[in-house]
Amino acid sequence: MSYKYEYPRAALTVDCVVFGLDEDDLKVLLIRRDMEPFAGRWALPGGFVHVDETLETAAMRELVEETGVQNVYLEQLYTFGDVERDPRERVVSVAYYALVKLSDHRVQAATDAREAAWFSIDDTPSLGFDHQNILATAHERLRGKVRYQPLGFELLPEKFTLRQLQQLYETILDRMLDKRNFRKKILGMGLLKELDEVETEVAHRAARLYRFDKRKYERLTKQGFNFEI
Amino acid sequence: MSYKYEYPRAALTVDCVVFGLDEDDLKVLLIRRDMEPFAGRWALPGGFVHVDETLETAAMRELVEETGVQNVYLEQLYTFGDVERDPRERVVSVAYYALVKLSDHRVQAATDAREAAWFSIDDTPSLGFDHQNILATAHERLRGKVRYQPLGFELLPEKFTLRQLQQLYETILDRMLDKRNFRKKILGMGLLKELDEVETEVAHRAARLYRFDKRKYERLTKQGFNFEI
DNA sequence: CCAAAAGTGTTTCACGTACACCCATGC
DNA sequence: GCATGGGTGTACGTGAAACACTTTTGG
Repeated sequence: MSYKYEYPRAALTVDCVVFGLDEDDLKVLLIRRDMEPFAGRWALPGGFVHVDETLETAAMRELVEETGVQNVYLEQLYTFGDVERDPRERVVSVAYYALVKLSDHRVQAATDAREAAWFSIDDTPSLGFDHQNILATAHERLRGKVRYQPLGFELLPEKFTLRQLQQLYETILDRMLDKRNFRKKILGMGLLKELDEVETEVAHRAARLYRFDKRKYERLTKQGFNFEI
Repeated sequence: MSYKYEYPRAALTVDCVVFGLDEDDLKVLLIRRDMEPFAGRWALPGGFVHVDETLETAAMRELVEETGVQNVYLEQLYTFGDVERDPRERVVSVAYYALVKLSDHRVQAATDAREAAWFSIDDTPSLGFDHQNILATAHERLRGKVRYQPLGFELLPEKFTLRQLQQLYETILDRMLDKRNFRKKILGMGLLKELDEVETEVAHRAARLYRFDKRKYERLTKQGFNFEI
C-alpha cells in the first residue's frame, strides 16, 4: 500500500473479446474466473493495465497470459466506464476485440493452467461484470465492420476456399449470399491470389485455394479503393 | 495525499473535440491552457474524471466548465493510452467528440473566464499533448460517419435550408455534390419535414426551411432502413 | 432590370440481384 | 454410378451520375 495520490483514482483494466470461426459457427473465447468477484463464473479475458505499458500491450499481454493466444488482429472497441460496473471499486475498462485463426489456436487455449474455452456466440454462459454488454457491443461492431474492411481474412487460415469465405460472411452477417454473385464480386476486386493448390481430404471435387493479397489491398486503399461486400 | 493503492495507477482524463459548422467552414473549439504543462498553448477542452462519475458525465461537465457548451451531441471516440502522452505522469485519456449548433454556441464560448475560441479545422494552432492526433482521429471519424448516420443535423439549426444541408456535406466530405441529385436523394428518404417557412434576410429568392424528423428516422431504422448520403 | 440563388426532369450507365445447370472427384 | 459440392453466364431492374434552364425575389 505505497502509492499515494491526492484524489481517488479509478482502476484501469483491459478486456478482450476474442472471436474465432469454426466452420459456420462464430465463437468467442472465455475464461473461468478463479477469484472473487464472480469466482467460478465465465468472463472475458482481461486484467489490470500496468502503469508502464500501453493499452494495446496490456491487452496482448493478458491474452497470452490467460489464454495463450498470440499474434492476432487486435483493435480497440470501446471504453466502459459505468460507476458500478465492478462491485469492488471504480474500474474503467478499455475493451478490445481480437480475430484469430481458430485452426491455429484451438489447442493452445486449452493448455493454459486457467480454464479457457470457446463458446458459440449465440450460446454463451452468463458472464460476470458487464461482460455480456461488452460482448454484444463487439459482436455488433464485427457485423458492421466486416462488410467494409477485410477483417474476415483474419478469421480464416492463410489459404482458404471461396466457399469458406462465403460461409464466413453468411455466418457473421447472418444471411445467405448467392454463390455466383459472391464470387463475381470478391474476385472482381482482384484482392485474392489464386493458388496452384486445392483443398484436400474432401469426399468430392476439391476446391481451389486462395490467399488474400494484403499488399495489394493497402496499395489500392491509398488510391481511394473501398472494400465492400 | 491520502488515497493509497497497492500498485501505481494511471490518471484518467477525458478530452473533447467539439465541432461546429460556420457557413462552409468546419470549426473546432479549443481552450488556452493556463497551467503547466503546455501553459499558454491551445488544447482540447478536458480534464480529470472524478471517481464517482461516468466518462460521459465527466466529458459533459468539463465542456460546461471550460467552454459553457451544453446540451450537445456527444459520442465516445477512442481511448488514448500511450505511456508518454503526458509529460507529468501516466495519463490515459478517453476522447469524445461533440457536435454543436454553432448559432447557439457562438457567444457562450467566449463569455467564460478561460479563453476559448473556434478555429477552422484546417488552420489550428499547434496543440499540446497528443491533441493534434486526437483531433485528426475525430475529424476522420466524423467524415466517415456522417455519410451513414444523420449526424449532420446536429451541426445545423433546427430549421435549415437544403442548401445549408448540402453545403454541410460538401464541407465535411470535402467534395462538391450535384444539387438536383442531392435533393432527390435526401427528400426521397422522407426524413425532412417541409415547413411553411422560408429563410429571411437574404438578397434573393428565399429558400424553404426544413426540419429533420428524428422520430421517423428512429422508426424506420428499427425496420431496417439505413441512412446514406 | 439585374444579380443571385431556388427549384425542377430526363437520359445514361453501372452495378446489384435473381436464377439453373454441368462438371469433377471420392467412395 | 452416385452423391456431393465446385464452378460458371445472362437477363432485368434499380439506383447513381451527368447535365441546363426557368423562376422568384430583393435591391
